[in-house]
Parts: sequence; structure tokens; C-alpha cells
Amino acid sequence: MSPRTSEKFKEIRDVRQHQLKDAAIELFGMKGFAATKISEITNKAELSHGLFYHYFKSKEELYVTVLVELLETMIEMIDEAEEQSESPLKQLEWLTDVTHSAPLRDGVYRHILIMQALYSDYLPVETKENIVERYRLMVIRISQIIERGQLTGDFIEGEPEELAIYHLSLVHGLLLSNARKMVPIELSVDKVLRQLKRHEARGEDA
Amino acid sequence: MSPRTSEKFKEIRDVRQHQLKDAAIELFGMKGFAATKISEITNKAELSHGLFYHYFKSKEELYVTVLVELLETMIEMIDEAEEQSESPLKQLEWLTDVTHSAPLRDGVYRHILIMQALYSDYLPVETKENIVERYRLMVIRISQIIERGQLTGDFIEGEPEELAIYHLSLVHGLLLSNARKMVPIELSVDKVLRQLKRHEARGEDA
DNA sequence: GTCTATAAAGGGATAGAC
DNA sequence: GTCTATCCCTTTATAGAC
Repeated sequence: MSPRTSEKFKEIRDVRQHQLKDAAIELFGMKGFAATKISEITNKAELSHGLFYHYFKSKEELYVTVLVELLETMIEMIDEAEEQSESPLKQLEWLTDVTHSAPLRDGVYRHILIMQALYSDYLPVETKENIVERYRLMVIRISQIIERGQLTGDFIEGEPEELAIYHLSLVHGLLLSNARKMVPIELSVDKVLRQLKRHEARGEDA
Repeated sequence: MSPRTSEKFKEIRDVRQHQLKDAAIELFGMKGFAATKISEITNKAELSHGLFYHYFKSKEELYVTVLVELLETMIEMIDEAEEQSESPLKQLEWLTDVTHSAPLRDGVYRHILIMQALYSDYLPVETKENIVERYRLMVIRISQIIERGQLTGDFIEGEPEELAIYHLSLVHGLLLSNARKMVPIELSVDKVLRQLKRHEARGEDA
């Protein structure tokens, strides 16, 4: 087969894999790993049930693939945040904003998925380790931003890693609340950072 | 059968139901509804697979039962919080504290379970409505505490219901982080309330 | 690469004995 | 009330034709 054809094949494979992964993110995020059926994934991705197994060895393989990629993306976003500005405060603002808005369509599910994977335990220990490892890295990276922000006087005092946990917890918690819009509220970067920002003088509220 | 015997029977039923519900809270909370097998529940509760169906019509019935009871308990805790003190700040402090510590053993799973139920969608709409309804009540009750706390000057300004969401989001997010102790931190009521409390003068931090 | 049909497995739910 | 054995449906995964 000519290089041209094999290239074409590869392209098709990539597209199909993408369709499946996108469908999976939303479904896994919405219903969890166990409750999501292969047929639902292939329906959403608009291909046949059988074809699934030409692209992934099993449901679990797809799950892990998606998960690892998501975590990688999130860490890349931290890199990007740090390129946006010199100010740690601005960096965290950018990151918080992008977390809530940029992943427009199924962005929320990305985070839910990661949280699910972190606190549930249906996956093999080594896989779990892998995920936790990457999540830890994320926490550390954010705590480093906070630490620098403390030096500039933008953020309150306290153990940076602990503050990072509080920050991430709030962000994730809000994403969950909003995901199911049982109590829909307008997310605000300023309000999310309320617990982190140092409060100078007064009259800044309202 | 004598009243004495029927009473004894009822007692056994109650004990069994309790065993099953306790086991279910932990397992559902840990793995989710779909991933939890009846056999796992009965194993943990130390009775046979078949006996399960003498106590609950189905897995879903157990799930809903547990969920509704948990939400009821949480609302009762708010009642209790309001009896503890006249001060809204003290009330919320008490509630936050009890949320993290009182439900000692599997307390964490109670909250995770509720969150799962809220944002996932494997249960019938009417059941879901029921759950959401009760959760909304919780949010309202907390926002009322916050509203009163604004009048006393303990809490910052802002839409009370929105502040309640931020508060609950943080609490839930922290519970999740801690549940899997990937990044174990010491939860602190003061730090949780940092985003809500009005900051008088300065020098209070550190 | 893609599909339909089918096999294989897993787990919820029931039957019936004790 | 409790257990073991079994049914049966759902869903994962494979086979084989196009």
C-alpha cells in the first residue's frame, strides 16, 4: 500500500478514536464508569458496537486512556497559565476562569470524571496510582503559584499546599453543583478566589 | 403468634435492615450505584445473597431508601445547629464541624453518596426530583443562616443563596479530597469559613 | 474499516428447601 | 428468617461476512 493510503487510514483511525473518546468523556462523567454501556458510547459516537473493539481493547482501556489524557491537558493548562502573566494572582485567575468556561461543551464532565476516578476504586491499583500521581503533580504546581503569590502579597498566609487543596476543592465542588444545575449560579472568578486573596484595606466588597 | 414473638421478629428485621443500609452507604459511596453488587453488600452485611430480597425489593429501592434517610439526617443536623447557639456564625461553625467529624466512621461516604446521586442520572426522574427537592431545602436553610449572619455582621455581603452554594461546594469538595486521602490534610472549620467570614481590622491571619 | 450476529460472562432477581 | 441453587436478562467481547 502506498504511503498516501496508509496515511489516510491513520487519519480515519484518529478521527474514530476521537469520536469515541469525546463520547466517553461525557458519558463516563455523567453516569460513571460502571453505568456507562459500550453501546451508549458507540451510539453517541455514531458507529457500530462491534467497531468499538477495533479501537480499544476494552471499556477499561478507553477509560484509562481518557483519564490520563485529561490530566495531561489540565497540567498543560497550568503551563499555559504561567505564560499568561508574571503575576501569580493573574495566573490563578486565568486558570480558574478557563476551568469554568473554556472547556465549554463537555468541560464540566472532564473534571467530574477525574474526581470520580480519584475517589472511587473500581480500577486496578497501579492505574489508580498513576492517576493519583498526576493529580498530586497538579496540586503541587498550583501550590507553587500560591507560594509565589504569597511573596507578592496577593494571597493570604498559610501552608501553600493546603491552600491549593482548598482552592481545588472549591472549584471542583462548584463544578459539580453546576453540572446538574440543581442550583444554577453564575460562577465568578473573583468569588472563587475570595478565600485566597489577601484583603487589603476595606470597601472592596459588595 | 404471641405479641412477644412478633416483636422479636420486628427487631430482627430492623437489625438486618440496618446492617444492609450501613454496608450500602459505604459501598455505594465508594463505588457508585451501578458498580456496587448485591453480593458485595450482603457480604459486608454478613448475610446471604438471597436474603437481601426479603428486606428490599431491589437494589434501587435500597439506594433510594438510604439516600432519603441521609438527606433527612442532614436537615435534622441543621435544626440541631440552630439549637446550639443564637449566633449564626456559631451555628455554621457547629454544622461545619459536625459534617467533618461527627459522622466518624463512614460519614464521608454519606456526603459522597448524596453528591453522586445529585449529579449522576441513573435514577428515575421522580426519584431524582425528590432528592433534588431535599437538597434544595438544605441550601435554603443554610442560606438563611448566612442571611442572619450578615445582619449580625459576621458574614460578608452578597446573595445568601449564592454564598451557601460556595460554602457547600467547598465542604463537599474537601470531603472528596479527604475521602481518598490522596492529599490528606487536617480539616479546619476556621479555614473552611474563611471565604464567608467578614474580615474586621487586620492581624487576624497567620 | 465497518457492520451484523453470536458467544460468553456477570450479576440482579426468584424458587424452594430448611 | 435464612440459605443454596438457578433462572434470565443485560452487557461485554468475539467471529465472520462485506
